[in-house]
Amino acid sequence: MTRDAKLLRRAFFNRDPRIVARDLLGKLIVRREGRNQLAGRIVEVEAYLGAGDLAAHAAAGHTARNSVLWGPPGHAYVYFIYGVHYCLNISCLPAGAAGCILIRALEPISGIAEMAKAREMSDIDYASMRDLRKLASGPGKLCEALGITRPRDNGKDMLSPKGDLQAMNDGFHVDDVAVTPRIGITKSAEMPLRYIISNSPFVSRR
DNA sequence: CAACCGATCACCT
DNA sequence: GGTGATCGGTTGC
Repeated sequence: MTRDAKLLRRAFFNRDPRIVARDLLGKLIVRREGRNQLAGRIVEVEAYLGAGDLAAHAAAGHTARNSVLWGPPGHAYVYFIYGVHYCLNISCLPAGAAGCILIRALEPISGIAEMAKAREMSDIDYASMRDLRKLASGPGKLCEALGITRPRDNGKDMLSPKGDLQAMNDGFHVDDVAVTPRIGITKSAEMPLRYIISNSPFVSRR
């Protein structure tokens, strides 16, 4: 299913987070677990603009927690939220600038049984859109589905050929994109920086 | 060392 | 579409 996919290039992430966010729709997040390959197509993201964006973790300045954001582009920034969930971001912009993209929802593509197990969903109906939607239609859910945690994955280069967490392009074309305000934030909440594939049933909400 | 609080989720109506 | 549960990391004393 994802055998023809290619790793995204460094230059892809070395751009304004708003441009990267839009271009990331339709790309793949791939997790390799031994002989298993789990993959999901990105259907929803949010752009975080760096130190000047009050909703961004980077607004706190350079700290131990958010250190990855100031590093080179294309790296995983994974943080823990609400004492329960992890969220996956990919760093943008050159080293020294702290933009990132929050991956908010995936359409499950391969490794669906493994994802269901990781989400502790038993007797999943593979023909049920309702069940498939539950796998990765939110930032916390997709991390659980792909086994993404801060101790394991924070700081990983997602563009490394041997990596176990990668951002890839399989040539899928996205035509209809909708832009809305970001979800769950209080500061700078009005800016339209959430990007979704308009007709995807796998987004967190419409 | 204690208090605070959040880039969410699941379940309810 | 509203709301309560939840708890480790971060921050400030």
